Amino acid sequence: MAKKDYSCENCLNDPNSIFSVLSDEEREYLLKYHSCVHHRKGSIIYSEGDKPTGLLYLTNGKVKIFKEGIGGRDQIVRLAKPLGFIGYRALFADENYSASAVALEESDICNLERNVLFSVLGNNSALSFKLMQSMAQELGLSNTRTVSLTQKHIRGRLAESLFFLINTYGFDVDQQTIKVYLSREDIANLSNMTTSNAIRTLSMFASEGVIKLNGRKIEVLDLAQLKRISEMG
Amino acid sequence: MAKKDYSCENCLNDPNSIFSVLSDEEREYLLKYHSCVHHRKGSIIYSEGDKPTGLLYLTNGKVKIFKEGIGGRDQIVRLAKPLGFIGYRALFADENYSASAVALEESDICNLERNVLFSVLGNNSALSFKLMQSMAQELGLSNTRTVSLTQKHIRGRLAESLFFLINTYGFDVDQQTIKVYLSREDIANLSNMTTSNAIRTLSMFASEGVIKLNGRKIEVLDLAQLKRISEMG
DNA sequence: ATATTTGTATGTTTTATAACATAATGCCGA
DNA sequence: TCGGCATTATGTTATAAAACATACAAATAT
Repeated sequence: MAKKDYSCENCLNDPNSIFSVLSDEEREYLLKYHSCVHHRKGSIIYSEGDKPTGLLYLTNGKVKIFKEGIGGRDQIVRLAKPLGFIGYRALFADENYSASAVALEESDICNLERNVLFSVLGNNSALSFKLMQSMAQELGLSNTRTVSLTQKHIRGRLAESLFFLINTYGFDVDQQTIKVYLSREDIANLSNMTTSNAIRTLSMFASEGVIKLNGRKIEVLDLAQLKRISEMG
Repeated sequence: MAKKDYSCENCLNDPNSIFSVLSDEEREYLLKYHSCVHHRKGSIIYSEGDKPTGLLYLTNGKVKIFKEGIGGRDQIVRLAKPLGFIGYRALFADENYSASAVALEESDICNLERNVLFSVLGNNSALSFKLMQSMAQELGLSNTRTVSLTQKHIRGRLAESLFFLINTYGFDVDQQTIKVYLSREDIANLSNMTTSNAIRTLSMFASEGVIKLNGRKIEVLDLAQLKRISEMG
């Protein structure tokens, strides 16, 4: 699955990343003890129960993080995009992974070694604070999602999931094609419904003119109406 | 609702609390800028949308944190017990409160001022790390809960909620009476079901000999069976 | 080129649970 | 102590969504 390790030079240098709060020395130190792996589409990055060895940093590609539920029914809890972390929750909680991560497309992932990272965190409270902040935001999303997934009806849940995809990955240049290509099953696992119902409800949205389907490609034709469906429950 | 402010001397001194990692100076500093409030049963501590002014620390009592859902149907996202924090998520995410907090019984709550706390956090990376750790654990719980609440059937959800209460508040000296007295509505709001169904399903458990009901008092007679029900879905 | 698997699509049946209706009970203030 | 209101209780009905069944298309392997 994963190609051989390699060390990339630039992964911590992006000015938009959380690592901008590092001193040059700290960045050097982290870089020295990191390794990168390429994952192809469908490749398992880690599985529920595995022990984290470091902080994973997605530099390229898309990744789904999901928990296995009753009767093997998965629930996608998060979708990662480049310059985002993966597997940080388990690392900081000092637990084994409580979810699995799989590449949705070709992805590059850097591993920052646990002890090295922790020693930097011990000296750099700004980095700790930044991480805490993003975890707090994530927790907010998770709680909101719990309420939506349990209380909204199927159309509302699907509409909300489409917004989730838009917010995470955005649109193509045409400003209406959602920039991620998920299987109907993944869409179902994101929206807490069966694959059948995801397919059926997507078809309904299409026949209502809210979206246009073309294989896995989803074009949003009426964003305002989609919002209305999402909010109606 | 809330009685007049007062300053307590001991709230940061407990050796079991997260504040054990503070230096004496830091503790002094935090104490100087804190105030405590007494809340009586049912009193609102904060509401969804309010702006946090500091970190709230529950020294005495029990508090429910809940989000308002579709059609005013609440979902309890967390239950706090003494020496636990309240409202930290919004504070650290730099957002307004995304949930409301209400005292379930007479409670004492200390408010550590935002700026004072943040300046301590800036110097004490151990405290940042501890907070990050508890937030990571909380996020894990939240994700697990999402899957249970969406995928388990009504009996499984209720059984899991009873375990949640046991894990949070424990048993009385008799080792079987759950040490918290919630209304049927609160139990329903914890378990993602209607009040009717909470009542009905509790009755079923009682008639099966798994629990014994006496008003709001719940005695667990067969913990193993309750676990089985929770895990069966 | 053909077989096999995987994903997509849609119709039908079944079931869990919400919604509704109506009592009974307990609690609090007048 | 009484009346009123909230909580608890339980039976009935309605309905949303899962489960099931089947078909077809597309991708992949043989």
